[in-house]
Amino acid sequence: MKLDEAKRQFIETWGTLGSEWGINRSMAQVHALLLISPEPLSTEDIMEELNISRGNANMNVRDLMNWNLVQKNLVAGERKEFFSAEKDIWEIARRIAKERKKREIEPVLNKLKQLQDAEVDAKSAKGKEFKKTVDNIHDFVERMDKGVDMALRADENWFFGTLFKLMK
Amino acid sequence: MKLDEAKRQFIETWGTLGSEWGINRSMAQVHALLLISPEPLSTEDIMEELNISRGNANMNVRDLMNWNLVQKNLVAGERKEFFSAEKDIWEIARRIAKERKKREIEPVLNKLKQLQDAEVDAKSAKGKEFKKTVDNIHDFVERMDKGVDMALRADENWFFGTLFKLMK
DNA sequence: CTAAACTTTCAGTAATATTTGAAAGTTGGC
DNA sequence: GCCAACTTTCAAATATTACTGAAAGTTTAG
Repeated sequence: MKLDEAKRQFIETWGTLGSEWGINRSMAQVHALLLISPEPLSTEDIMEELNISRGNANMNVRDLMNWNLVQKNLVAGERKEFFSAEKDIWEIARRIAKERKKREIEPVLNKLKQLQDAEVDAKSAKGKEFKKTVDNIHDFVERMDKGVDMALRADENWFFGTLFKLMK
Repeated sequence: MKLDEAKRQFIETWGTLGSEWGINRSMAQVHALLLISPEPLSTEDIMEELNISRGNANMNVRDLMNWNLVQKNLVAGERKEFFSAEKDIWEIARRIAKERKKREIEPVLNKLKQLQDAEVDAKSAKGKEFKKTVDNIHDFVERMDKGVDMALRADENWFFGTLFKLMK
């Protein structure tokens, strides 16, 4: 297989995976492209490789930087900006987990806490079931949240590192 | 807070979370509604509570059954079908993990394996970086896949149960 | 067998999300 | 200060996804 064809397939695969997980396709594709590029790429390069517009390329690179997955590299003697991706997949996973926790899990956790505390009349069967469900889900989400915290704390990496190796 | 208002907020929260994770909003909302309902609901009930059309309700209930999160309940003396959701949140998580693994992770894993095996010319810097990236990601995704397998195997639940309790 | 009660399908419509491209904004060198 | 090189923004266009409602299909009781 030609490298170009393999690249195309990789970018496509990563894009599909992204969109199945709520990340927009182009963003995942830009990410994929930067992942396999040995040196930083300019907006221009990205536009060409993925056949997307300047605006789109710019926006997605920007988003990736907000996710802390991509950084700006200034190349000596060049006026334009170049971008490169974090390459360590474990680090990538940690950063994504961190962001999604903050953006998505924490708000849900707060909402659930609120619903738990809201004195809802729990005499009826409906009230009881509601309370029980919210309690259980709250408990579960809280544990997941704590679990992610644990996984993110550097000093506990030995633990997850070991667990991770177990999975081979 | 009134129960109805709390319900509304819960359904909305669950719907938002769903859409952030690639599950469509209505499906997550139907699921939320069934989760907090002490007894099975008919299509009619779902339509009313969520203000959605018959077709939509039917389709989403159907999808939830494909995900193995909802089941049909036949009520004696009633002609119509009633639906109820699995209530154990740990079980819900397991079923979702199982499905997503099958539908989303496995195809990616296969594709990565394919790209790894495809003899791509790895002499250039580009070829080397490509190979390295694909190898790393393949390894990572494979471990995650194995990890999910482990978590799903009943006889290893004691392990994850313990881990889970640690997260309190 | 028939009709009512119910479920499923699906073409058309509506809502949402993404992308474009050109104009506006910014920056750095001279 | 001014211009060229570059980046950012955003309204409009396009593409994607979800929803509706009515018609077609199915089931069951009588």
